[in-house]
Amino acid sequence: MSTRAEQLLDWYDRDRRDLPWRMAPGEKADPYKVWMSEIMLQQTTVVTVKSYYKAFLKKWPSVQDLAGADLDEVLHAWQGLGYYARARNLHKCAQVVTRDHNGRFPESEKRLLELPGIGPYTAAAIASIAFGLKATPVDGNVERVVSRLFMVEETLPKAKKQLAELAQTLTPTTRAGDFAQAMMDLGATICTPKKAACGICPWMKGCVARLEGEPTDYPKKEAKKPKPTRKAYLFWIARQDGSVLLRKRPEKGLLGGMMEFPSSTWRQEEVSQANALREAPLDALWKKKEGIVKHTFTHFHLELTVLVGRVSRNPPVNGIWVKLEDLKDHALPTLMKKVAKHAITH
DNA sequence: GAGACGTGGTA
DNA sequence: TTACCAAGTCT
Repeated sequence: MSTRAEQLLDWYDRDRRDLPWRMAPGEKADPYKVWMSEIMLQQTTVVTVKSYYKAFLKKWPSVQDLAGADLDEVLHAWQGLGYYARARNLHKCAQVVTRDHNGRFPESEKRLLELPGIGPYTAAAIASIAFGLKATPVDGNVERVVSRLFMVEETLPKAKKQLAELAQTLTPTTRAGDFAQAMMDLGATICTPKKAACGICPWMKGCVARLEGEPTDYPKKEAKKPKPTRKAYLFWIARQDGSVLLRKRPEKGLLGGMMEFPSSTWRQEEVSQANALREAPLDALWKKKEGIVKHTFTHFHLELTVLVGRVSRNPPVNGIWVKLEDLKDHALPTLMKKVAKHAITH
């Protein structure tokens, strides 16, 4: 009779997924690569991360290379991945590791936790995957697998502590890194949120939710609050030479450090065009663009009405003028790409 | 501790 | 179309 850990590791060795950041069996892990992949994978799917991971490793092969880059360059490479604080912290962390740790990531969960952008999950992931230490990273996958395996009735997020403790009891002394990745792979491919593939699960026999309940009913969660909708007018300002006005957002907060087209304040209340125009960066003859741009963030919906303004010369204004074909050279979040597409479509 | 913080895929 | 969901962290 093998332990649960052994059953899962057998499955992992047999069905191991080939991922860009995953080393071959026996191959020594590169902490820089493990760290890079774990930061990118926070709240983000494997499919989305793959191309970004390869691009970052090619552009910045070592932590020193990344530390020497400009933040704008890093944000530009990160554009589209979302949660831009991750990119800002990635850059900061590379500089701390380079300057304060001689270019090497500290080899303990506790000290990894002190680095920017590294929380409990990522510290445990790097400790176990990169350094072979016994640690138990607990992400959404692990919470789901464990909640079903033990049929935990407590709701998330209250159940977090209990689920983490249960996950720890499963973690083997050896191959903790492989075990962690196996748990996450199990959650990503078999023990999925909807329509779990229990028939091919290596843990089907001991799963309490499968024996006594409905696995996909777990983990139990608190009801979510509805998202409010915010609205604003966006100013698409085109100069005679065909360039448009772009400006940088504040370094912190939503889309921090990314570029944007100017807009009125995003408000939950209804805004008139006349009031919005008082926030325009300059005076122009405005023409409302047909239709609206919709975008949803984590905590609110956004609806933008685009006002096209044409200016002739080079008015004094805060921001930079960028030709349409050069927009790709700037760190534009997906929302602003949507806006650009909408604005230039007839 | 609860809310801020992106985006794309899926049902 | 809307809502949910994904390898979380920071304040």
